[in-house]
Amino acid sequence: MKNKNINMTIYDISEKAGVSIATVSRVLNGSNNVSAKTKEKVLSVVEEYEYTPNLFARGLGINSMNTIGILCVDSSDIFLAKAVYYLEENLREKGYDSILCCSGYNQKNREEYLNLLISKKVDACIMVGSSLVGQTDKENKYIKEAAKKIPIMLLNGYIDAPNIYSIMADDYQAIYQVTNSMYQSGIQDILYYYNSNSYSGRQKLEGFKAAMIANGVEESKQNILYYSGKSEDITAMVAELQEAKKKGIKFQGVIASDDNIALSAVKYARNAKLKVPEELSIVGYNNSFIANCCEPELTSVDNHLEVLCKNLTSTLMDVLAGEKVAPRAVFWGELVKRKTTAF
Amino acid sequence: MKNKNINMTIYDISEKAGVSIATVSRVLNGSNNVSAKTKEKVLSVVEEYEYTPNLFARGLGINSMNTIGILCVDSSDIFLAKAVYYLEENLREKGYDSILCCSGYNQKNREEYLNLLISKKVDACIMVGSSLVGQTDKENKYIKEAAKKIPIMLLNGYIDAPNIYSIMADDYQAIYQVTNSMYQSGIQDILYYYNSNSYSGRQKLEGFKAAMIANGVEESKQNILYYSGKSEDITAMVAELQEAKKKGIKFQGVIASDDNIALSAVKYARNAKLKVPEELSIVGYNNSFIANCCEPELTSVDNHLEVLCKNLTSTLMDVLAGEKVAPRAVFWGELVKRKTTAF
DNA sequence: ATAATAAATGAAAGCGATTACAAAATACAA
DNA sequence: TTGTATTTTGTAATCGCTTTCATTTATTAT
Repeated sequence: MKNKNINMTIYDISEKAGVSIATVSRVLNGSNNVSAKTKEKVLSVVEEYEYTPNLFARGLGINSMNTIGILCVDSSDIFLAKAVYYLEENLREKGYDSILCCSGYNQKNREEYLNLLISKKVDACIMVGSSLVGQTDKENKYIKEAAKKIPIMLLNGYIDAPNIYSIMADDYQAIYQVTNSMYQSGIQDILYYYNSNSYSGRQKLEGFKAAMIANGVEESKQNILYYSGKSEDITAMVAELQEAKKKGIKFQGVIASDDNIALSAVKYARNAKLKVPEELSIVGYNNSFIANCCEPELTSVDNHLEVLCKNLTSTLMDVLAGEKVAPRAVFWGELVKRKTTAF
Repeated sequence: MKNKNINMTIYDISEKAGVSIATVSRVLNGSNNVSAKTKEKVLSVVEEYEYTPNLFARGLGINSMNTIGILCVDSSDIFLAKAVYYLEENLREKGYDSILCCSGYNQKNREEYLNLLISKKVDACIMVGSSLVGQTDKENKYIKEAAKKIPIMLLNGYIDAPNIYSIMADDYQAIYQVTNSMYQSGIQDILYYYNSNSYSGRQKLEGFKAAMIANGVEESKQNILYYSGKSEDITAMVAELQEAKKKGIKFQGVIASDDNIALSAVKYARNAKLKVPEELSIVGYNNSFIANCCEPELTSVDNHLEVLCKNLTSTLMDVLAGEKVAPRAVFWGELVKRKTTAF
């Protein structure tokens, strides 16, 4: 009754089962050199006393927690939370547990938390949120340093160093295609509205620029607006758009770096009494549930997060199994057309 | 260069510092019976070799990970994700790490994951998401069982059993007040639209019923609509409302059990060409960022999640310190008025 | 039946920390 | 100076498991 298992040790089990602790250990770890009879007896005793091995003692022996660390910038971000959710699920399926750490947008915390995870003896670390990956070598040094100890998986980020593996959506390509389609459909005054300088963010921006240039609009004539406030403050985003308009920037199309930004464009249009999509076309990114919520419903890029996460997990398993693995895999996304675009 | 610290043990440090391992251990654990000189010497060696103690060995001795388990129904739910975020932050401040497990809405998983956390040697477990708490004793047995081993903290749930502590918003009170205010303002045909049978969900529903009864509307004449689909599928929620209307249910006010549901009411109004709030008043719950996104902006109940989480953490610290602690604390929320109500 | 081989089991040595207890060093008092 | 009290340090047992190696038992071939 009173937490039998909590104080049970392998010695107790071995005694009850009438075998040595080595045999018990073998049974529990699935060694095949145990006779069926013995195995059964041991298991029944284990069952009866609800015995669970002590993690620490186990770890001391094999030096692994069977646990993957997940370092996430901000788990209250819809997109990232979803990623964490998928990853946890996939890892569990593979028999791994996960520890989540949320660093916030602060370089010092990142380093600290990554080291924390390592000190917790995680077998690998997944970094979720491309803003974890900096632009300079110096910013990324802590990641490379960590990679000397355990494999690092980057979701939507890339660093060229040993033991670091990247699984990413082709954000460049996605925005390039969207921009191109919009332009070709006749909407030539396009505003690219973004709010992140993360790795993905930079990819998207480059995609936009390249597509515009491919259509003959040189960089100096491109409309690009950067929003630096909080990602939930839609009102502030709208204000920025109005400001831009006042300054004389013209646009019949807005391509946004995420759905929140796109939502602000929808609100802007409503305030300005612009018909969507007739007078203003809007494309979001991430295809989050917001896309379905807003009015009219938002056309948005879906980068197949679930697929990315599944792939990341299986790649990680390969890495842990010691197999050779490509350091980088890129997956294409897809434009989900709804009511804010007509092309 | 090559991961000095990874193989360093307390023995190495003791040797380099010219003291015994016991002394090193004392220094690292802040025992005061060490001379300043020795302490300094040891610390400098520790520093130099970037030594970090082995978690497993340490755990074997003290049998604690200094870690709190967080069991969350669904970390991709905006509200819950925010809770997890606050909790992690607060715990970190107190010197604790956290392991997050997302069980999904499945009873078997819950049990499994809770046990997993315990087997990972967490010092306590926080259960986030009131749908983790069932209605029947049988459903909650696994929690009570777990509470025999470690303290269990419930965020927005209540179970009367030893070693289980509840921190909750007064959902009953909040909905009661809102309903009452709406009714008193002259809107007497109120629809309560909800989507969850969780502990909180039941509290809210009761609050609505009680307020209506207090205003002379007996239960059989109350309008209550339950949505059983996915919490992100706004379109389906709208359809339910239209269905209800068709069936002849009249309402000039909608009180929703969360902001998503409320959002669907806003969409419903737009489709039905009803002016908000003139012809239809709408109140949401949670005051999530959605409230600011939708058009018109949503009046919503804010239950001060941040305060709840802060309080939960400090209560937990008290519990872990062995202090007597009230098994239940209830906090009042607040109605944040925006554009979907006029009262 | 016997030798050779394979399978099953057990004894014991770690893994790297904590901590009770003993011993040594230092401080203080008479 | 000597004895006592106090602080500092070290020795060694312990935590509960994994795993190597030696030993015993079962299986197969001759």
